[in-house]
Amino acid sequence: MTIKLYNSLTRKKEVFEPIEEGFVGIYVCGPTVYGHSHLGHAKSYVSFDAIIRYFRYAGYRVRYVQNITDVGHLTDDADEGEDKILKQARKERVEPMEIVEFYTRSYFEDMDALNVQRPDISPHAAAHIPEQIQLIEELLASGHAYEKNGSVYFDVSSYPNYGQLSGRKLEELEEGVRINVNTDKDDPVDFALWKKAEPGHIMKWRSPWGEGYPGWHIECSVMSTKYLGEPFDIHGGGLENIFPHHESEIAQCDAAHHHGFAKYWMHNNMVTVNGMKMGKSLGNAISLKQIFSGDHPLLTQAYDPLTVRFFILSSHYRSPIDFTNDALQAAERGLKRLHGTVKLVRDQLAHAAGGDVLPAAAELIETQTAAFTAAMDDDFNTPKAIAALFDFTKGVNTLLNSGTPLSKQTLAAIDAVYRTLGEDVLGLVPDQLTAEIGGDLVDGLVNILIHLRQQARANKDWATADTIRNRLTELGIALEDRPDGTIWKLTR
RNA sequence: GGCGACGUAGCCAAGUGGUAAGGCAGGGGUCUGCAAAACCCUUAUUCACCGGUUCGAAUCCGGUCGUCGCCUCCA
Repeated sequence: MTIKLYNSLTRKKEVFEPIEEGFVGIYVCGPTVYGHSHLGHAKSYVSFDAIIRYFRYAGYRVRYVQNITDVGHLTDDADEGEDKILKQARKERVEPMEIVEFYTRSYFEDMDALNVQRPDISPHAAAHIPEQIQLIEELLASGHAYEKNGSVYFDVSSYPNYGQLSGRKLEELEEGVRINVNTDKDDPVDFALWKKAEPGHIMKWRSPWGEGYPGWHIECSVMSTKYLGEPFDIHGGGLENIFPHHESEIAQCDAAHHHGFAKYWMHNNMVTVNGMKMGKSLGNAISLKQIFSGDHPLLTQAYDPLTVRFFILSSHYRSPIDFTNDALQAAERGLKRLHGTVKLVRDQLAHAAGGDVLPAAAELIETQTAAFTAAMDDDFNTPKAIAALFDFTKGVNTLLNSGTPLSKQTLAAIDAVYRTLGEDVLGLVPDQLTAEIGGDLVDGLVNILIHLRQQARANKDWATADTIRNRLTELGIALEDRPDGTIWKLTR
């Protein structure tokens, strides 16, 4: 199969050709861990998770590197900017590394809930200071950087390709730059590689230029190439980081080594909430913990992490996505229908009789698997892939309702589709579809009630039968009378 | 101001030259003691608007209006 992807660098959809046969090296800009993750993080990391899962499904060996930014990311590009970690540490009155640890754990907790597979390597910027210093030294030696008063800056004018990714021209940048009080820079468009630590700045390291700390862009240049080589296959991240962050990452590596940097650049689009840009200052930023608990003024209810994941994947990664309660509730119902069918298949699988795979089922599997992979091959079109999964599900339901029980082999073949496409690729169909509460005990108790209700129904005692069903419904247990017997499922 | 993306049914969302996927919601039906679930049928002569190219355009080109993003911290 041939995978095509949209390369931000060339602004075209291109056939993916790995640098090394059968291997994909991908780096995605990770979070700066100074606060709980929000919907924007979810959009980005769920999108790339599906992309990486699909590469693996397609047979590639993938190395996925995603950094943890724990130093150097300033609240402001100008020199008066504060380090985000440091600022939060002061606010919470703890050590900066406690902030890093706490929010890193929070981040992975949220990503785990969203069924996002962990990166293969999660390098911390602060753990790669020597490598960053080394690259800065190389840039100084090759004339692409200069030192001023203990800080080192990248000389943008020395790298004519600056602007290749963002499509910006240096002259335009000059005009756009605001009045900058920093007089250390030769040119306002130059950016910091290393910053001198002012008195009282506690996150600092020794360097050839005195005590200081690295600039924000340098960490990604260093950590991506350290673990993936130079050049490497794919660099991903959010659209808003194209400039200056990604542009500068390229400049730093390419200026120093002339090997190029990432072959393909992939950028996910942004999140809005009720049609408006989501931002902390706008008061509409929703954290993942809030959306999972429903504890936010803009939310009318809590949403299951898988609902959030499904919602994100139901639009394309390069499209913006607008979070509204209506849209999330529609997603919730849709996913529920998908899960309902999978559960039915698995329930029947448990006590089905043997037999060949039904030809109609085999054909359905083949058709929809082909539609699914064609969609994913085309720049990871998850909405279209999900549509194939729903077409498949409709067909499965028809088979389940046909009146003749499906063989174990048929059901297993159907379930395999849900396990591979539904779970391995999209991460939407977990092994356990409903929370196990009480286990055998609850199962036994509910079955007693189902049995009593069956007796009442046999006696046409509808009042008793309906009372049992209604009271179970109140408890969150739904009964469904199917031709082959009554089944129950949890509704919450 | 510069750069870029987008505008498809009540809502969400695919489709980028060949006559509108899928999901949610709505309507009708089948099944059921009644439900629920599921299935079947149905819901845009039309893709913001105006021109143009073409045998043919939601899809290409030009313009208008609108929304959003980046240019400054943000995934």
